[in-house]
Order: sequence, then structure tokens, then C-alpha cells
Amino acid sequence: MDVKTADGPAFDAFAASCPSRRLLDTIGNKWASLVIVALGLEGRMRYSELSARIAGVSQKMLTQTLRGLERDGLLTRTVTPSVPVRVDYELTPLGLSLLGTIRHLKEWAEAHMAEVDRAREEYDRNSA
Amino acid sequence: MDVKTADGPAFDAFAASCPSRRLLDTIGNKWASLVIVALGLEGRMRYSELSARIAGVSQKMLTQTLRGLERDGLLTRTVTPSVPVRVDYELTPLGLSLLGTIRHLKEWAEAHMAEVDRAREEYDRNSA
DNA sequence: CAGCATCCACCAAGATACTG
DNA sequence: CAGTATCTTGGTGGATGCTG
Repeated sequence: MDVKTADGPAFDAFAASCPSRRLLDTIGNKWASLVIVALGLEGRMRYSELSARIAGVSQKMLTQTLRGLERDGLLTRTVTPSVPVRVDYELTPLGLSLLGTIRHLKEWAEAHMAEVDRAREEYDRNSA
Repeated sequence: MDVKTADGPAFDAFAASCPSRRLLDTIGNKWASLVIVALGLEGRMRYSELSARIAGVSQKMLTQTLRGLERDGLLTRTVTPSVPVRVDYELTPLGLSLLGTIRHLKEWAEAHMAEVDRAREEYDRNSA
């Protein structure tokens, strides 16, 4: 997280240049992580399949998300110039390695979110 | 990520009830992860120390973030009723375990973000 | 010192309509 | 089918001023 151990305003971690920050900006995105997980499961999907699979996403957000992930080298976009056009998306090796990282998050969540829920109830009860 | 393998609109992962979604909402937060990392390094910090350490955070956001993390059981808030008041924040065991998960993210970022950067340059060059 | 209250600006995200 | 274009909005986050 780019923590400065020296004195001064310390963290520059939130700066756009911090790798961790940029990673969180990516996977913290509501749709990006869903796209990655979907492609991780299916291996390769068409635009319309992704659209159907990820409930609630608008075309705009799906396209925007896919472009971003493509730009980051996390997935590839393949156009087959048939009629009508066919476009397939697939994770790159880089994208697959990130999928592994996301799974770690998932495991923490499944193991500990119940505890978080209990803490919330407790907190809300005491502050009501 | 609560993926439905059955047919239908498939993902309900983005729903508020999905543990992974909620975890990403937490650590995807710009300031929350910084607070956790800061407390992970220092072990225990006063409000003013956190404020000085995390450059650019407003009082509003810092307070809001701390309340959220306290509510989630990730840190404790200890008030010492001296004059003037003294308030200390410290990670709970739960918060410490999350710190470990965040470190995984950091490792991925440090190992792969350079590759992401290259992909971006390439992409931007080809679309210019 | 450690906050709460208020106001405001901004922009990401959704809805809608159109197209190669 | 797989998008693009445009408009609108809500809620996040910052600035400011005040208090136990």
C-alpha cells in the first residue's frame, strides 16, 4: 500500500499511482468482479450471454465494464464478422490469476461475514 | 459469489445479501482499506493520528469510515474521558484477519499491475 | 481533541432511444 | 446482435462552521 515510514503526510497510497489502490478500484467495481467470475465459470461468453447472466446490468455499464477490463488486459474481445456479428469475451491468463485472488476474498467473506452481521446487530441494538 | 448454476437470470451476487458483494463494498472503499492498513501497522491510533497519517481524508469521511468499521466489528473505539477527550482505535481479531486478506490483494497488485500498465498503453496506442 | 450538522458540486450510473 | 448516443438523477464525498 505504499506506506511511507518516514514522517510527513504519510500515506500516498490513495494516490492514483498506488497499485493496490488501482486494483481495488477495479475489483471494487460492482460489475467488473461479476464479469470476471462469470467468465471464470464459463470460460468464454458472448455479449448477450453475459448480459443475460448478470442480472440487472444495463448495456451501457456492461459495455463500459468490458472495455475497461479489456484495456487492463484482463480479458480478450473477439469479433467474428458473421451476419449478425458475434463477439466473444474470454479471460486472459492475467484475468485468471486475478480470479484466484477474488476467490480468496470470497472465502474470507463466506468465513467471516456472519460475524460481521452479528457485530452489526449488536452495534445497532446499542445505539438504538 | 452466490452463482446460480441453474437457469434463469443467474447471478444474484450483486444483491445486497451476497457476502462477497458486501465485503467488496467495504474494502473497495477508498478510506476503509487505508484505515485498516494504518491500524495494522501501528496497532493502535488516536483519531488525530489517523487523520495525520492518511493524507487527504476529511473529518467527515474519516469519522464515517471509522463508524462503519466499528459497526462491522473490524475495529474497536475506546474513549478515555480525560480533558481533552482521547479516543483510540484498534483492530479486532476479525479486523486483523481481514488485513491478511488485504495483503493478498497487495501482493497481486505488486506482482501484476505493471503488466496491466503495459496492456493499457498498448490498448490506448491502438485506439488512438 | 474529536467530533456533528449543513450545504453543495459533481459525476457515475440508470433509463431511453437509435444504429452498423 | 452488439453495441453507441444522449439525457437525467441520486448519492458520494468535500468544504465550512459549530460544540461537548
